[in-house]
Amino acid sequence: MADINFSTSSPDPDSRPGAARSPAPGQTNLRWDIIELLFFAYRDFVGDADTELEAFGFGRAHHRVLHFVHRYPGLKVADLLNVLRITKQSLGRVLKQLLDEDYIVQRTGNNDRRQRLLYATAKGEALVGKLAGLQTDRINHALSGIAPDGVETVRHFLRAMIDHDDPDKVLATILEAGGATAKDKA
Amino acid sequence: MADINFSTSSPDPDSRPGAARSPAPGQTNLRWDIIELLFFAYRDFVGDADTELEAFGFGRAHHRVLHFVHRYPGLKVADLLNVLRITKQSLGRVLKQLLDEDYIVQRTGNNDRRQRLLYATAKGEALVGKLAGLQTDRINHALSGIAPDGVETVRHFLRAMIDHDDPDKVLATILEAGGATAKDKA
DNA sequence: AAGATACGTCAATATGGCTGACATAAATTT
DNA sequence: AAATTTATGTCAGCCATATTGACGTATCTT
Repeated sequence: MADINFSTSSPDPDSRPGAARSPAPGQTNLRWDIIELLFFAYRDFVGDADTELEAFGFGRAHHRVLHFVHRYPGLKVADLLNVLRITKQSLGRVLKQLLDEDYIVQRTGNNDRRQRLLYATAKGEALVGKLAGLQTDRINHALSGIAPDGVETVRHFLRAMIDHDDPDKVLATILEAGGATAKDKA
Repeated sequence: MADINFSTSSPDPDSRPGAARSPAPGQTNLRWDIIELLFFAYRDFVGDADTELEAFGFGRAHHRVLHFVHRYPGLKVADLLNVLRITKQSLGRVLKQLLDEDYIVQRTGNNDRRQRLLYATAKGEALVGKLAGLQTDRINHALSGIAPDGVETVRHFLRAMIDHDDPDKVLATILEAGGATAKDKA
């Protein structure tokens, strides 16, 4: 391996490994900029909620569960597992806490009594609403100065970033169906 | 199969806490749709790399380190800590692996010999390029059908989602400076 | 009655984060 | 020259969140 001898301020291009791009086969133009922007944007986006959650003794996992239960009232445990892509065991602990502390309630399904349908309580709604408020502030800030059709472009982009081919994804299917959510339809 | 059968069991509206929205104080319109799209988009976006990384025995943390070292050759450890917002100890473990397995090399700074400047090796470049290729494919797919100025809108949105107020963020500053990266400038 | 499904739980383990404390070398300040 | 600060590394231990595998129970389906 070549030694990379150059000063801090003026790197020697010859021995700088970064000088020669090694793109994936068939790739010439990699989207470094957008890859990086996505990282930073998401980091700061979830950072808003993370900070707030600490005061409640909750983590990001709790937020995700509460969010989707709020958005899709009556969600089954199995649905939640599909959406969050975690295991039953991981979900179990988080969900138990949310149930114990009255952020979420379970109701036995009427059609299928094996099911435990999940609903956010008023307490849960308040928390998830507060968190969504923080994130909405950031989104609104980011969208200010973007025309309405530009906002639609952003939505289109984000929607197209999501896997469509995966039949497991219950919620993605709903999202694609015109952007209406279960809650919107209700 | 799994279904979002929120209406299947026809929950009792009276006992359904989700019936009443409880938006954060002062907020009327929360951006539920974009919040959710960001979650799914990012989940699938990083999923591409995560799958590939498993074959190398690496995790997401390794990818992030390798990515930024590749993008900003000669990055200091302290810079990396700021960017990734993790502690020295957490970074240490991951970085050590990448050094031991020759994905990254360290060089003592010429100006300040305390510094360990980081560079990706050819091996590291190859891996990070491969991962970026996967993510670029997804991004290109998502951007297909979006006009050039629409792509600029997406970039603008993502950039505006990032915290600007934080002076610690070495790289964010660079990103804001017209979108040129350290690597682009070199 | 038999089998599949939805859910819960136990046990063990890995990863990636954290804090606090301490060590060393090198730069900077006094 | 001595003292202090800075950049980095490391040790020890803790926590949150994820994993797989196995098993139990209630309930629906065939």
